[in-house]
Amino acid sequence: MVIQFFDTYTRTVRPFEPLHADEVGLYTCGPTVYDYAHIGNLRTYIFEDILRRTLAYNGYKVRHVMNITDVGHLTSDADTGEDKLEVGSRRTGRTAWDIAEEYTGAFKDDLARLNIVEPTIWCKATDHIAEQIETIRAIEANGFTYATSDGIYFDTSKLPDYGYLGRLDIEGLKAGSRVDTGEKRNPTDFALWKFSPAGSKRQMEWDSPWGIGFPGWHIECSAMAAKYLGSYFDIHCGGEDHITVHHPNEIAQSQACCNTRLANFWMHGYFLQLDETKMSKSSGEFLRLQTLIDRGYDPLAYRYFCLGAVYRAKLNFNWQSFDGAVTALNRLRQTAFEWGAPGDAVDEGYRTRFLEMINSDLNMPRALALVWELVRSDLPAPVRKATLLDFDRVFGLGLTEWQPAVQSIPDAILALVEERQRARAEKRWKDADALRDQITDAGFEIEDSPQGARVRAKS
RNA sequence: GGCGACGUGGCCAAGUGGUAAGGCAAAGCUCUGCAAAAGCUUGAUCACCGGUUCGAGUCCGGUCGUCGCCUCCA
Repeated sequence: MVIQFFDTYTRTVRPFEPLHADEVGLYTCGPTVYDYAHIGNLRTYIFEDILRRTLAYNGYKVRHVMNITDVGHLTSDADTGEDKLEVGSRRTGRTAWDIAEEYTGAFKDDLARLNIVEPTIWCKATDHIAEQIETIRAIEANGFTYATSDGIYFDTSKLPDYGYLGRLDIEGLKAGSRVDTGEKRNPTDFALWKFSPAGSKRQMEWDSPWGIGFPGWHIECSAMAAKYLGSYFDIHCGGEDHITVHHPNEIAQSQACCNTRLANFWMHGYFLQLDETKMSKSSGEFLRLQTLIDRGYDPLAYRYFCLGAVYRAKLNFNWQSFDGAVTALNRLRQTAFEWGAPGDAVDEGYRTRFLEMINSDLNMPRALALVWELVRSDLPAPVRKATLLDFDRVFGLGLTEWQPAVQSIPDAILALVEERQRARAEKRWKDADALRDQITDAGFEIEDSPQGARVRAKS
């Protein structure tokens, strides 16, 4: 079946065809590890995971590369700010290397808790300094660089179609620029290599043909993507914020050194908004996945929440709608659990419709609606179960593993339950209701059924 | 100031020009000693105005509003 993805480069939905028959090359921009990820960041990684799982569901092998930016990402893209890792180091009194390691670990934990499949290859910027230097040399040899007092820069005016991905209005940028461009020749020029400040030693710095310093932020992606996937591969992903700066710069670098636009498809995840405002690390509420967990939420509820919207539109987060996702996921889990063991065969009709939906640019809301239709269908439970578990290869909600939590109910509560059962048997309704109130006040829920009373801790 | 996106029932959110998916919440009903849980049922003409069309949420123009990028950002 044809897979259609929206490609930011052409701004069209177009059929996806792998460049190589055997394997799809996928590069996803990873985190800068100077702080924890917030749930807005994680939305993008969930989108990329759905993309990867969709490719796999269609039978493709995927070679997935994700970078860890542990050096070079400045606090300002004007190339005048500080390295984020160095700032974090000063803030905490620990080394930049320690900080990078800690936040890398925290990031990987978050991915695991969201059931995000690990990349085939992780790559750290600091492990690939030589490759980055080589890439810069190639760009330099082709005449796209110039030096200033603080570094080696890419001259974007040498590329007639610089910024095409972002549909940048170069003249408009010049006119409306609010940033001092310093020694840069054009506002869109960017650093390939930055010199260590004279007289001070950075924690992270390397020798290079141009002097001691560190690589610019954009070069790592071009260099590492080319190393692991080749200079032209299938799909490159990132957040929507990369459409206008980071990705055009990656493309420029690849054009300058390899004469390719790096990737056949460019796909971008859109922001999570908090009460109609962007969630950011510098201002506003900073919700981490751990924050949700601390409030008693299952991290996979956040994954379900994200599946409720298409990746290519902003998604508004508030507690009312998030609680809705929590309830929906729990109902789905409980229902599926009660279906019992899956049968051998999935329902082909549902499977075909499912495939159509995920292959239409990852329309997960539609796919989820199909799940609820399946839940209400009159197919035999084993077929429904097998079909749902098959879909979950893409949803990644862990429905195969899920089972109701085994809860230990305190003996005191069990005694109250028993007493209530006696009262009910003797039709002492007032006593029974009083006992139920006692149990409820203690934080437990009671459900009467033909098989007897069930107790569980209130969620 | 420059550029761009969006505005669908209480909340979140799909939607290929042909008479509005789904989830949550709410209400009613069934079940229940009463509840809970579960099941069933019930709501929207798509910000506003004008235009194109046999027909527009879906295309064009305008108004209002919100948001994003141009500062760090997924």
